[in-house]
Amino acid sequence: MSRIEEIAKQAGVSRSTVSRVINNDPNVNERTRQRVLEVITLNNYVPNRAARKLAGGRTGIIGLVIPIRVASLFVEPFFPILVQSVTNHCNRLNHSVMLWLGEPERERRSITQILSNDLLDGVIVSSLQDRDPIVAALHQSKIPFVLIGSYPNSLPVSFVDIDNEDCTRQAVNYLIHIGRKRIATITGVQGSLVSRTRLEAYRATLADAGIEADENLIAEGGFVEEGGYAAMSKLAAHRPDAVFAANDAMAVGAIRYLREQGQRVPEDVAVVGFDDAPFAAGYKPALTTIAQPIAELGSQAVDMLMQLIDGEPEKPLTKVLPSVLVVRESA
Amino acid sequence: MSRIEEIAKQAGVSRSTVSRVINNDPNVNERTRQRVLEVITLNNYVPNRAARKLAGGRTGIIGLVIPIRVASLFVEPFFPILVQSVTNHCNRLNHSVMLWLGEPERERRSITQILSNDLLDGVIVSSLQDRDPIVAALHQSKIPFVLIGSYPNSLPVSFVDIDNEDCTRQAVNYLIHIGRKRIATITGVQGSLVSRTRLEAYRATLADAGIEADENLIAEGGFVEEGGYAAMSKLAAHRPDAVFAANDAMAVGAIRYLREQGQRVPEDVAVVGFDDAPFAAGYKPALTTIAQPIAELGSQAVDMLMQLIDGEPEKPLTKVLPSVLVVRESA
DNA sequence: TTGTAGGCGTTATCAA
DNA sequence: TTGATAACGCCTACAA
Repeated sequence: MSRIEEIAKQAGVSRSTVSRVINNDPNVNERTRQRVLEVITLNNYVPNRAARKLAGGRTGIIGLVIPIRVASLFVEPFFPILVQSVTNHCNRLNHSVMLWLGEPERERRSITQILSNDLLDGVIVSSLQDRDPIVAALHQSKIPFVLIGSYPNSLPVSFVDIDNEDCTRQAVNYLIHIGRKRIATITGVQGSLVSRTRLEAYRATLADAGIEADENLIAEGGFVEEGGYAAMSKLAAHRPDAVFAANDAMAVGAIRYLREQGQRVPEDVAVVGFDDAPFAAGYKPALTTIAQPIAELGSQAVDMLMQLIDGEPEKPLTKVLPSVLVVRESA
Repeated sequence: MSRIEEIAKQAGVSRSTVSRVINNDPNVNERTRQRVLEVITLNNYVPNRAARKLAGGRTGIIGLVIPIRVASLFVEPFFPILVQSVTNHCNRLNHSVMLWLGEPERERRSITQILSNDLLDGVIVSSLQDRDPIVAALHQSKIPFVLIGSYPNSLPVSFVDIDNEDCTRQAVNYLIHIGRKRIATITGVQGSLVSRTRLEAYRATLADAGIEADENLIAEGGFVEEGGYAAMSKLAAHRPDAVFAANDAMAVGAIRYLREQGQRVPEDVAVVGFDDAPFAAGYKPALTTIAQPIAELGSQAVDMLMQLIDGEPEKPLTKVLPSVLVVRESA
């Protein structure tokens, strides 16, 4: 509403002092501080973020970028939880969140421009494709940022991630453990590290167990329900007795196909998903799934970003959440 | 990356000219413009939004505020579609969208502060509660804003809305038309205009049809599935043969309850919802529902906001979308 | 502990 | 058609 000078005048001090009070500078007489504070609340004064940023300060705003199709954003339960977690954690730290949703293709450039445009103190980016230009742009700009999910590049970037390999191993080992021999997998989208990681872990786990790989038992589902359905229809010809789907949406699609074909789940074909998504709850106990600590991913990302913002560590930070995750067996 | 002065220097002109080019000022020699443009793209220059805003210009960013519980945001299909529509339309107009999600209680204040904080050219707000402080704050600040959904206050605000009354009348008349006599309703949340409007239209329609009102046939469901279930359990005692639920989530909850009680839908109890939500598709043909032109709501809101932004009409703009909506009968 | 003054990157006003 | 120059609101040395 009003400018800093008005506050200064009313409090009988200079701009600088008001600024110091606002920014919690310790070098202010306690009395003066109280007086200024009063005037501030009295006038309902809020410093102008644009000016503050321009003058080298912080806006107290961080960006959360989720560059995926908006439609899927609201379908995959991963994102709502993440958004919620990041938002809450930021608020707790007196920061605000700007959420950027972008259609993959079109928006990439403009988002990038804005991000590097000094309005934000920092940025959290989730769900990247390989070699996403956003990362390059962010890296080039001076804005602190952290990725959720690691990035398949040599660029030194900060990130938090879950232990995808370990999680996948748990899933596949579970299937092996219950005696399945022909374990298929439905993968996510091409060009995403998370998909590759899970696929490779699937292969490795089978290999470790001395089970021979069969490329016919691998199909891509693109992380969506229909994809899971379609993938299952292809896999079916090769008679798997188990399927590891890289997320619950595809697992549900696979189950739908299997049931339509008169197969029993899990008796004939056991299905393990990934996410422990609420929308898949109705498919239990047929569906077994892996839970991720999504909320913790979010808060960890925020913490890491804050570190980057106030101290600029020359080395990027990374953190892989230990997999406290377990295969949740059906009740 | 670089500052406007560098561009100016490289192009052999002054800051002012560069600024004019950036802002499409017609008073620039065509040759000069080309030259400047070249240098700009060459340097990958993007004007600093904070500075621009500070100097009285525009950031090209508009805020989309949806002050509801994040969880419900992703459950109700209304919001994803709205977000998508607003985003797309803004992009088409070379603007960017910042999405603000806020927990109802806690966030109200801080959001308000930031909104009136000069970073945004304008704001679109959806899903307000009655007497939401956001509206007052927005109104007090000088920032242009438009509401999606009308506001139950005497404050002169701009808004776009669907014709809730007409939609509701269609729904209830449909139930009357198919011969139902004891038509119940499940309402949304207290303190929201949309809930009241639909409830009143329900009453009015019954009255117009000469059907006596029965307060026992009215129950609140809070716009959520569980609420619809609970509401239906209360209504059941009063033997309705039809239910108009103020949204599909509650309609689905109601159907779930009815089925658990061994009732047939729609034979024993006909159910009409509101939204034509994808997630409710599985309940058709039992469920009949009303479709809203949500996407159009979004683009209309954007258009209206743009009008407010460049010309400041002294009178607020309002627009009620004609109800092209129809009760979609089950296939 | 407080005040002064310069500058952050743009736009807008006014001359030229 | 173009170029100085003063804001815009704040932060941060530097001085006092």
